[in-house]
Amino acid sequence: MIGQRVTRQRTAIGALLDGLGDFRSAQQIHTLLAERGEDIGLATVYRTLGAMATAGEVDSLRTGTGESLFRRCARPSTHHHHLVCRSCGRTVEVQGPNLESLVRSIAAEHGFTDVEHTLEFFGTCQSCASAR
Amino acid sequence: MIGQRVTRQRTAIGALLDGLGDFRSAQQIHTLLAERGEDIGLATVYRTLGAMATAGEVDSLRTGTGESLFRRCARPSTHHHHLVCRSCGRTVEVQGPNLESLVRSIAAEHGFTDVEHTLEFFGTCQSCASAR
DNA sequence: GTTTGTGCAAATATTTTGCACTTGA
DNA sequence: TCAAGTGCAAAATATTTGCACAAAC
Repeated sequence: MIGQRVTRQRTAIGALLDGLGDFRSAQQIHTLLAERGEDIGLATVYRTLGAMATAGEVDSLRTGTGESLFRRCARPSTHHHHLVCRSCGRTVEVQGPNLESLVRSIAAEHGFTDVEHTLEFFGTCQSCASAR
Repeated sequence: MIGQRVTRQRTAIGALLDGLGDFRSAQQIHTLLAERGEDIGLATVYRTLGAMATAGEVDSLRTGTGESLFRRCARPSTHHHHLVCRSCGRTVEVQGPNLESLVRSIAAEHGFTDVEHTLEFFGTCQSCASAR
């Protein structure tokens, strides 16, 4: 769990995330909470999501426009990437040992240290493809 | 070329980019131009870089913090990724056949089609690491 | 002279932060 | 009690846009 105190706000954010499968922005989450009657400051939503992401409790990714999206992740605190369906938003968590080692060797090859990487996939999932 | 008119501003931005090998933000480019005595509005820098990126004249990528970086691209229209030094901006173009095939197989494995991917690396290069 | 480009300042959009107040343990 | 958490409003960041003016062709 994030922080040490159980508050109404954190409980509500956690519960909302549990009911959502897909990625949502902090702003959307704030709005959804308001619709449920949970009056929580936007700053608190940002702070909580940020802390959860740091703790590996939620996945976060950035859209092409620089907005952060969050969702409850299936495998907490494991480094992984996402394959997101462009049309329905369905998300598959991708995690390859080959991938990570390849990525690490590419960095090492060029003498870089403290290397972080961002990798996201956007495509069309099977059901959306056949629906066409 | 971008647009139809050759202006002092566009010429200066193009010339600056030719002299830079690495990724720079619009803000940095604006500052560098000012240092060269080129007084160009920040909005113009953004407009010009945006148009150049759309036209494929420059590469652009986003940092983890949502900032856009630009540079004159070495190999226009070749698929590749970037390993960028966080502190000096030095950039290595990364292009691995292993990488691409691995990426393709991951997508196929989950039944996704039309898959695009974004992959960028940010780290500290050798000279910046030793300078510390 | 007409159309495109530019500068400036204001607007957007997203996220972060300072600080006084509230609350959980 | 009292440190941790919250709300609000302001600040910070990065980028875009409206509009009058300037410049290219």
